[in-house]
Amino acid sequence: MEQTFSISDLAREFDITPRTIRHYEAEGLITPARAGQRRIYSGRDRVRLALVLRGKRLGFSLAEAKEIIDLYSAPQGEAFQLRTLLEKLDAKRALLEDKRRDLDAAISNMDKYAARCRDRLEEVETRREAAE
Amino acid sequence: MEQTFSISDLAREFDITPRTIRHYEAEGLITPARAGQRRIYSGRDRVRLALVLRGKRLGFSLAEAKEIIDLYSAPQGEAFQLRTLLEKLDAKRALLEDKRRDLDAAISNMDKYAARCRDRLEEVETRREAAE
DNA sequence: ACTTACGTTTACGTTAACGTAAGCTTTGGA
DNA sequence: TCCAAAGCTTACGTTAACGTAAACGTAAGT
Repeated sequence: MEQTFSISDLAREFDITPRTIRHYEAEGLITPARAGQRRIYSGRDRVRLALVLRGKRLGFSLAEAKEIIDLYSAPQGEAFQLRTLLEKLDAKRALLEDKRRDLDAAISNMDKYAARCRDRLEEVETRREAAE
Repeated sequence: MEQTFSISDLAREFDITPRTIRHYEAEGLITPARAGQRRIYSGRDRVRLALVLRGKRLGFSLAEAKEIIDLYSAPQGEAFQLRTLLEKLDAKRALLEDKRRDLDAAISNMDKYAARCRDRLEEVETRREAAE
């Protein structure tokens, strides 16, 4: 048997509220099994949740995150399906690379600025020592 | 003289509305000069706007973006100021690196999946050819 | 002088992503 | 058996980030 999780199990693990998880379900991002009324989350549900949260951290809306994540559960029967899936993956990959360009620029930008600050600091320090 | 821009100049360039730019000003992200009532944007204002938009693309809120961007216009007079500035820069840099980890994971994840899809496709193709 | 385009402020509207509360059921312990 | 903890649905509230509209000023071209 595979491991299952309650809604509060996942809420605790990912530091979110049960309400948030239910909201993701209402938006079609996760579809847990049910035992009567209760939601039962599988390992795959848990993975999807993790993907949603990562998508959010990267600035995607829930709708965008869904578009991406759904590709991972797309049918792969025929060659045609596989081809269109690969095309969609390529498009999403391009979006991610755009973000990486932005991110790398932001980081190297900040690094250069920090380097200038360190230079200035050293300069100020040396002046202070010279004045003693 | 340095070049200046009207609000619609910048709106056109960055493909946003004047309303959005005014909103950023209301939130303290940009503070253009005025010619009477009219807003006059300097090159530095334009850079700040670009930084705001990049921050948004990376999933930061306007408040978070402001925190980061404001570091670039922080005073650098005394050694103490420079030290605390460098500490703050380091903290923000850590946030950016977290995002990069997420992003790299997302991309390599997708790449591996796409590779598996290509394998399956090739397999399906070969089967089809064999059936002819 | 007149219109057209752009600018301004003020203020209410909208959407996404949940928060919060009410009212009810279910379930694992003491 | 009883009760607290957890879960459920339904529904209204909230916040961020703008959109939209009204009502007005101004500057440039005809």
